Amino acid sequence: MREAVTLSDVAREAGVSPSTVSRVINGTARVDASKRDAVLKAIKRLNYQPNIMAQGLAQGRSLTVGVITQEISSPYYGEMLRGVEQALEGTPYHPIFASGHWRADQEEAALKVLVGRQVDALVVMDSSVPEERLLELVKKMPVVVMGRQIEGLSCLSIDNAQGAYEGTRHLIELGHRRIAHIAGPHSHPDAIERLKGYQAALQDAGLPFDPALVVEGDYLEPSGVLAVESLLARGALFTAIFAANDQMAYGANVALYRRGIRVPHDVSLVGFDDLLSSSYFSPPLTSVRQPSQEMGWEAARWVLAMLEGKSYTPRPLSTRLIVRESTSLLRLPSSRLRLQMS
Amino acid sequence: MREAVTLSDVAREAGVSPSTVSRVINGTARVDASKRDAVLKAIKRLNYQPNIMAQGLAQGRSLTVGVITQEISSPYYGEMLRGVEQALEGTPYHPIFASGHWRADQEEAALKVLVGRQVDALVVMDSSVPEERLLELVKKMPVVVMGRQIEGLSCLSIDNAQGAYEGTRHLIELGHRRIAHIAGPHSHPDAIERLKGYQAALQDAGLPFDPALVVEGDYLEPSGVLAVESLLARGALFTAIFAANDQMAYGANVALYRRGIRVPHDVSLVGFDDLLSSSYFSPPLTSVRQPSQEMGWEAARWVLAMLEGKSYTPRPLSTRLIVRESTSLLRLPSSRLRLQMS
DNA sequence: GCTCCTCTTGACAGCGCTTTCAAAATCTGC
DNA sequence: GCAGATTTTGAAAGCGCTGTCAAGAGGAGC
Repeated sequence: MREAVTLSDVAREAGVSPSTVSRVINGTARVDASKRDAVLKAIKRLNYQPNIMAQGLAQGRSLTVGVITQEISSPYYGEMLRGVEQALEGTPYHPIFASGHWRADQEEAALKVLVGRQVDALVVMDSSVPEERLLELVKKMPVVVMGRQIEGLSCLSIDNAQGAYEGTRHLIELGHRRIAHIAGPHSHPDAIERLKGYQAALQDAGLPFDPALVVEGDYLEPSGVLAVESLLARGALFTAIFAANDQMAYGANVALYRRGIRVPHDVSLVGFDDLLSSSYFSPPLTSVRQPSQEMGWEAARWVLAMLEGKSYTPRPLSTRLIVRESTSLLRLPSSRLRLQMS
Repeated sequence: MREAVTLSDVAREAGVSPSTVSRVINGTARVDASKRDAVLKAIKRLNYQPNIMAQGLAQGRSLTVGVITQEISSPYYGEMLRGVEQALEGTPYHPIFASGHWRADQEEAALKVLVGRQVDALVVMDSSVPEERLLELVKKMPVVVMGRQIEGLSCLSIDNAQGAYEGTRHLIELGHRRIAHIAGPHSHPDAIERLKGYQAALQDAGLPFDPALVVEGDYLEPSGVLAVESLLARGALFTAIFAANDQMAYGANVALYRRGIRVPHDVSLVGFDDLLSSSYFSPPLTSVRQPSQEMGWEAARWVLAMLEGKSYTPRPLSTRLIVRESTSLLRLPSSRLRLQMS
């Protein structure tokens, strides 16, 4: 089916040796102008494209950067991958993705696939892969880890606690006293950090931390719905919700909508991540922006630098509260959800 | 950095020849049980993993399926890619993605990258790549094209016109007479089909087609905002909007929200695609469902079958109108948008 | 005109794996 | 126990490319 034209074909066509063709392609050495021209013409004429696998074998590298995400279809990873893609554009490298689906065993499998495919470097996003495994990998190739901090590894992450702190404080400043939190899975470090930030904000404002106002979700929309339903079912009183990510905030919003609870009139809602679509939400969602695309970009640049043996200092990545229309001043008294003075 | 263990290492360790090792790995021929055991043990002991690039070179295949999307970070493609990923799971093949960003030149570049990387097969999603180019590619490898129908190619697509027809008819049945349409880019076949379906529904209902109610967008949220703004700016009268995809519907929704126009109270809104997030929209979006993930799955299965020389008949893929809460019976008279009797 | 240098070029040996091909080993049947 | 058929095995030739090495072609200097 494939009758590829090879480097030798080009050599024959141009009347030179294969080595010469290789040289003009890679610019590895001077080549007489006339021969160079002949080669270039032959390449064009035959529509020659180097076989990357052969190049890779010969040079011991695949020109591929492996990227482990948790879920390729998630908008959050989508943005990061876009960043990676952009950073690699114009370089000879190309990304190759594999998903861990938030499960340690699947992450390990994904890792195996990528390593088996001879990736030259690795970007690992939000993994729950054991540290030792990563430390072992880093001996073999450049690795950048996102979403957690590990001693001895190149890590790229935002300050999740700080972001959560700001999101929560924003609600407090609007007068809210009973703020519910929809947390991420406790198995993930970033979820823990966000919970901590939420608690810290409460504490700094002299507000009590009420465990009954915290529900654990799994970062997906349906869990946001469930979280609100369970809060409501057990009669929890709250005038605001801080969700550990936008997707759960979306779910929360719809659950509130179904109960006739209006956002932000009755309940204010803050998310985390600031997905592209959050500004098109109705009401547009107030959210803690995480520069996802930029993070993907930085991670990719970083591994590229490592591949070239250069050093690289990633730009500091910080969260920023984006205030939109899903939050408003506490209205007193709310007809449905009475404010419990603390 | 990488000191890989090779097949010959295994052979030496097991006391057999490289050929034998290859045979037990690929099961290409009978091997004496005792030697097989020795080899397997050696593989385990050395933690050997075959070098895919070398395998590929030797066998003339890369075990890679190239996938051209338009935008990897888009939720729509995300779902399709998830389908592709799932279909390839458990097979030796792995997907590799490249994005065309809805631009013919970038699509061509993406195609070049994938072909250069020796993909064994290609899934091309919603491309505007010229037919001839695709017909040329199909001579070299299995290709499945999604989102358009081309004679002589394996195409997988839903009936866009039919879907659009149903979405529009739903609005008509709710009493709407002046229905605006936010179209997709006219360069893309599916966008054209959707426009046609919209027109057909109007016609069948005896409603006039008013070009002033059609605005072209680019399938992204901001263009939905712009579309509504431009409709409003030129004083167009409408009580419903049919958007050619959900993302533009999101944009339309926010633009309406800003003007104080309520969905569905003042204007009903229908999207197309039924993204995962659309059911969490507020109001939950009525949309023409396109089984994106399943489409990705079918496409991948199809190319796999072709790679194995088998024939494959993809399951019929059809759209289905999902009625949610962004559409409602026409209310007369609307305070802001008076109904123009036709 | 000859030697010595520098620059350009082609031959050739891999990269790690598969796959013929033929030799070695084993098994038949008489 | 031996010829012949049948397995099982290893040697060796690639797959398409890179990179070393040494030979060939020019130039410079005397």
